[in-house]
Amino acid sequence: MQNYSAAADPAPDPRVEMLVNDLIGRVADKWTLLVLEELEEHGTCRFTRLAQLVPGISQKMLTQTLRAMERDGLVRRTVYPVVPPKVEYALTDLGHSLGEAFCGVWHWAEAHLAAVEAARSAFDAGT
Amino acid sequence: MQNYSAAADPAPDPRVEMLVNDLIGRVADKWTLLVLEELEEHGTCRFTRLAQLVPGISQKMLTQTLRAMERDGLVRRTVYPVVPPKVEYALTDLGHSLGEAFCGVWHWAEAHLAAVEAARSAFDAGT
DNA sequence: TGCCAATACTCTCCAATGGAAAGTAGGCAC
DNA sequence: GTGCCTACTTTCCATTGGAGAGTATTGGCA
Repeated sequence: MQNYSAAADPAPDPRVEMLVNDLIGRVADKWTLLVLEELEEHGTCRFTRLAQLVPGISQKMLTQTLRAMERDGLVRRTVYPVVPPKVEYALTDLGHSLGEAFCGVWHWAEAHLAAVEAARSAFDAGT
Repeated sequence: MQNYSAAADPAPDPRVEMLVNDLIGRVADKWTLLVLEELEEHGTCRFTRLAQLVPGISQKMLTQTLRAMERDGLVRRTVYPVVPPKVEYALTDLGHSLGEAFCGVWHWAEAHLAAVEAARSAFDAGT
């Protein structure tokens, strides 16, 4: 386990490490994760549907998050030149692969929900 | 909300889904992830060492992140009543399990770094 | 003719968050 | 006493995020 860190990694390239940290910092965003989840679950979606699907997101953040994800190659944005406007968002292969990588985190959240809540109660009571 | 009837959905309970989303929202934080990584990699650390290890974190955010992680049962905080003060942070079993869950994400970041950068260049050039 | 509905943003205002740096506590060598 | 060490804590200010109104487009309706 943990072969991302490494006893067997004598000369970790600092540039790569920095870039990976940077990428993590951008991808590990609440809204990115939630949008990714909904797109995984529901497939291709339009803007307003996503806004309804992601709990509590504002239009501004949805636009911003989708733009960033598009720029990073995670989602594909398809505009239909009709009136009223129609824009569809879908995960790219890269987006799907990230969704699969995050799969473990969702499972963890489901599995350890009770443990986290217990820890919180204990902490709040103890201090 | 929607009819979650047809799909072979593993978690049709809306309460659980909401709690999981909430938990994801809290755990999917840039600093939490970075601190988790360093703690996984270096094991037990003191405050200032962690501050040096995590690139770009401020003391305030480090304190805040560590407190939140402690509350969620991810790290264990050990205070030695000596002078000058000495406080050690270590991952709990729960923290380790989360680290393993995020392992896939780090692998993804390493593996798809080039793809993301290519997508970014293409996006920036195309617009 | 002129107004409205529908959609995907975009803008504005304001509150909350995050970073930089200085301050705090409290024994101990001097 | 004075300064030092460490782990915070506080203060100030720039940036971010949320709520809600505004914008652009054009077919349909009165």
